[in-house]
Amino acid sequence: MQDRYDPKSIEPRWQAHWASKDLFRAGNRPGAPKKYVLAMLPYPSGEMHMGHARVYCITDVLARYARKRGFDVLHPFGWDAFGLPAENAAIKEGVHPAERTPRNIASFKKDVISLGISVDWSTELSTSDPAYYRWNQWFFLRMLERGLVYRRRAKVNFCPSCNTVLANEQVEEGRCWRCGSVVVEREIPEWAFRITAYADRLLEGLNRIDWPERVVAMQRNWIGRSDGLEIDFAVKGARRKAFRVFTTRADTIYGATYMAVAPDHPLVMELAPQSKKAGLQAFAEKVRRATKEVGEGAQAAEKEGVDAGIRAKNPFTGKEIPVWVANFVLAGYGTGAVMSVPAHDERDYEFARKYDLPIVPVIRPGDDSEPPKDKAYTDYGVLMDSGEFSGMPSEQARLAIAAEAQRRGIGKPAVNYHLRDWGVSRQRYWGTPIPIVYCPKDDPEGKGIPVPDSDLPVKLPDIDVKEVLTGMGEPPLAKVASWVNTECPICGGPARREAETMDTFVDSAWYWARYLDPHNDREPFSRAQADRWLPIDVYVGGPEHAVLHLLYFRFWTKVMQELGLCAIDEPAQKLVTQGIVKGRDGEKMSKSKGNVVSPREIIDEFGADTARLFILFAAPAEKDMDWSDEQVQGQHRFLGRVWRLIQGNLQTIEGVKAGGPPDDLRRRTHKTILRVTQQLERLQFNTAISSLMELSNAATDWSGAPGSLREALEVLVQLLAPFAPHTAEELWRGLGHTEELSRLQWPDADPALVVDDAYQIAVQVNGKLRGEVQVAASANDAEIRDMASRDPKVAGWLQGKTVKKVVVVPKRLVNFVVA
RNA sequence: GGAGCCGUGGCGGAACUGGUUUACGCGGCGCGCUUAAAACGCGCUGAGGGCUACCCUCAUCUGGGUUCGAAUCCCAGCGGCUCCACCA
Repeated sequence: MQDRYDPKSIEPRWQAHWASKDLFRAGNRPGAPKKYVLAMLPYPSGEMHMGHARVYCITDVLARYARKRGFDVLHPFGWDAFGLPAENAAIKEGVHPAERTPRNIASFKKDVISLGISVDWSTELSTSDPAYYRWNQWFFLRMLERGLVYRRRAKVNFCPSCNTVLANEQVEEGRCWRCGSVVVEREIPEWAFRITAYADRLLEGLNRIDWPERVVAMQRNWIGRSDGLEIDFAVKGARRKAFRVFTTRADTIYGATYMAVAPDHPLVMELAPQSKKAGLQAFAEKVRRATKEVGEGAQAAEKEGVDAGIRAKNPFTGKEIPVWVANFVLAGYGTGAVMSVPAHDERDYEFARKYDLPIVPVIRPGDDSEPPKDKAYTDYGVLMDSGEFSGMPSEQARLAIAAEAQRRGIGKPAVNYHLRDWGVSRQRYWGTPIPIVYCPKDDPEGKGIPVPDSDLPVKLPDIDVKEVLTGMGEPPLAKVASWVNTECPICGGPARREAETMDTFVDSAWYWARYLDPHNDREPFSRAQADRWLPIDVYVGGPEHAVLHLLYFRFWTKVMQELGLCAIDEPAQKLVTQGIVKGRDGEKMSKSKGNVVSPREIIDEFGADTARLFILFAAPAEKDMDWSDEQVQGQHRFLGRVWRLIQGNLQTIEGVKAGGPPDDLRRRTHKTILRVTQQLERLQFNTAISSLMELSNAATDWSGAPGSLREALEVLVQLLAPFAPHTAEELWRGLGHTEELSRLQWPDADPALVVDDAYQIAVQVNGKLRGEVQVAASANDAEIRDMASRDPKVAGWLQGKTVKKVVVVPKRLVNFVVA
């Protein structure tokens, strides 16, 4: 064993050793219970960054620990290889994505290995591989058969200067990210997944999984179910014409004094008087431009509207009310029309004040207090001036009014969701081709003809990058004549391929299932493998995917279950969302701020084990952590201390058997086993490492039996193994063992050594700490009370007082309540 | 505006289910080793005070409450972070 702790000489050697023995292969313990530990699929940029390192440290500790607990562990890896960055780089630099991506993967993979992550590389997959994405196409066709994917006309972002459609992410404050032109809305056809059909199942499933509360809350909000009533407001002077509105507050309907409808509501132009039409058109145009120019995330615009000149009838009061066109009514939500109740809705109130529309209160607070005069009263209460419903509480009135509407045939209960269908068409090259063909003869309406399964995969054509990836014009694939022109699968005549590709979130929706069976060329994965390994036991990744990937992959799983591919309908039992790693300045790491620290630097300077310990020790897994060079050195010092501790005691423990009669160190050792085990089960890595430090400190101070010391050192190394595997392997060898530590079972705590025969317990008088006494574990309450009261310090506080009550908490404290 | 999370030393953070607040690490101070420095080792380190080998008072954002006992539970407020945002 070397004198000095030198990770550079240790780490690559053990990495090579593990690989040569294939120690991390899943499936080599067929009878054992399984554990599927997964880190979110990375996009292969050229270098691993700290956020990645953090995820892999977490999954690796879990994977290494689970193997030691006898589980058959699946800890796979792969690459989210399709996507915008590679294509944009290609547009800029002319390098084909298919050329750059493998280079990036190789470099990233090197980093993962040098961090000592125990991956089963036989699972490795890349989503840009036709052997993978053919199954995206296969899923697309199955979903098409079931009506789960459909073609629709939807509003998309369009840059008039680049003449191309942009993804939402490519619109920055309403402008094109590349040329800065104002983005306009355009309606073009696209393919969409019917995720909304699963809204309720997606909500329900959230109750069955162990996910962070905030992610669950975000998904609930995102799905955004609201229960209400759809009801018709008849139009005056136009028989059988009515505006249908959606409301969650049917109880306020007697206070509906006007209606507000979306500017592009189809009935507006149909029903508006001729004199108003030009003005309405102009207003609609203005709103359309404003919504785009303001962009996402900006403050809501000033509420504006125009009287459409249409009059409707409130179906409950029978009164005539005006119909306004308003910029705050969304065409895409509910029915695109609302009944406005200014007395009980803040938005309606603001609008009514601005345009001097009547405000009629119909709800009063249930506690008989006065409703506010200068703003809307939005809480539930008791109805007033509401005909037969007056006096009813809101909760009850909502239902009664809905029932009445239904009885009269003018309304029905309805549910609305915030969730929209998932538009998947992308005008991009570097993605999965959509397996659809358009034939003018067999498909004159352009609905799309599915490519037969036998023709899958529809492979991406090889291209001349400079010619095709210009970032302008039609979708890149449309320019590849030899590819886009094809035969109709029905008539064999000339046809065109769908030139758009799939959203890359399709790739990540099911990759975790492909890991089970990555080379299967007959099906996405076998049912037997699915039954063996699913669901994912622990899934680790960033919370930024809370309502993107983490929603899509739940949806996909439900579809896979319906297709009979797997038994489960929730992909991940437990989710861990790790916090971000901030730079030295406490700001989020970013290239533009120049505060990025690369794991590479740390590995080069201090070794992978130091990097791992630092990342896991600095903060609990779910919390953000600050980068600290001093703390990194602290972990390096700790490993150095352990090294010297063992190195310096080799002679003392030479030939000595671990164990011996119980003593303080042995008890400490076995309690540490118990503690670290619990902490690992609860994913408390930071405190687990503290416990190791405590054991190391105790062993350093030890001057008793060498057998106890040997045991302490061996256990310390065994417990260190999941966290700092290279150092632990080397030390294990140093202690005279020949088998790999990675194969060794987790140590068991001796139950006899984790219980103390005496405890130090706190003595309180009226809840204040006044002393401490040592009591035998066997002592009963009366004995404890007795000893405590005889303690001289405590006795002083009890002097002359009457003890009214004594609380004894076993092993912890005794509290005298005196007066 | 809505939803969620959080507030403990100089700093990162411990504290199991309400039971001795500040484990562990960092930083700081002192000492040792050294010609010297680095590295390493040892000791001290919440604040204030006293009769200073000992003891007291006060401290978990602020203010209330429940309790024998609150960092932990409840109410109100202040501050910070994240996500969604005209959702009818």
